[in-house]
Amino acid sequence: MSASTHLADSCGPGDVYTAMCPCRDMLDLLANKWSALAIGALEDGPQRFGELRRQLQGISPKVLSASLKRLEEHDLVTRTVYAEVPPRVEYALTDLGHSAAVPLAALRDWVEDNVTTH
Amino acid sequence: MSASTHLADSCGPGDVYTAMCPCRDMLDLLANKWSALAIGALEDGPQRFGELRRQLQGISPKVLSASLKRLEEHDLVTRTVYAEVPPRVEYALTDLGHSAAVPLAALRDWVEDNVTTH
DNA sequence: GCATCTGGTTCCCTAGGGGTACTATTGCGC
DNA sequence: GCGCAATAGTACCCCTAGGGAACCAGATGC
Repeated sequence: MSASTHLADSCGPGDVYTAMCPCRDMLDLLANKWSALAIGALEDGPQRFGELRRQLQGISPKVLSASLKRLEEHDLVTRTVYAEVPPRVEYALTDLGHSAAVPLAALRDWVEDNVTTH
Repeated sequence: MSASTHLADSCGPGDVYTAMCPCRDMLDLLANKWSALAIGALEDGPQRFGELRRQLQGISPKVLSASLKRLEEHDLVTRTVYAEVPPRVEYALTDLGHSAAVPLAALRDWVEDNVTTH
């Protein structure tokens, strides 16, 4: 159990339009191409690093690694290392991540519906 | 079916997970902190540059200008210049912008609900 | 003549994105 | 025993996007 729930006393009722509100950080994290894609890819279940890399076409390993690390720091995904050879690392959504996946899926769906067949 | 064969062949019916699909650009545009905030600010009606700048706390005029320009290029907002003094420029959502505002509002709401900790 | 109000642009600097090469580990084929 | 393949990254580089501050134009009020 990680106890990380004492951060937002500074801005009161959570307003993304307030610069210093910590929810700005969360918006900046989620309102991001790779985050939106990675969280969507993990909706179907845990995925390994290489699987994510193949699924998120065009992402470089460095950027994928950094993105996952940031998502992990915000308790949206978990990283599980299995002591095997070759190494196996699984990334999975937390409950928070699963709930964030809902609006992100809506956003991806909107994009796919409104860009096709121009 | 008709004329978009070479485009549709590469990514099918719009798939954000395909690197070369044009919807990647749209996702990159919308999955962005300032775009999400700007479109949300325009949901209530047209806004002037200065009004947006005050509402989107912390944005610099340069970045706001660039963001609005990019939204305009993708037909999400319109820019109307009134020949007055002092100058008045109004930004408003297009129909496409209004429909994109729905999933973005869901995302902002999720962030505000899940970071507040109150 | 000078400040004011508005909607930007220009310059500069930094942080992060992005690409490529490279590493560690160890089982497997040869 | 030797080297290669597979996995999950990291180290190093370049380059753009983001952010801050200063500045500009054009009319109007003082």
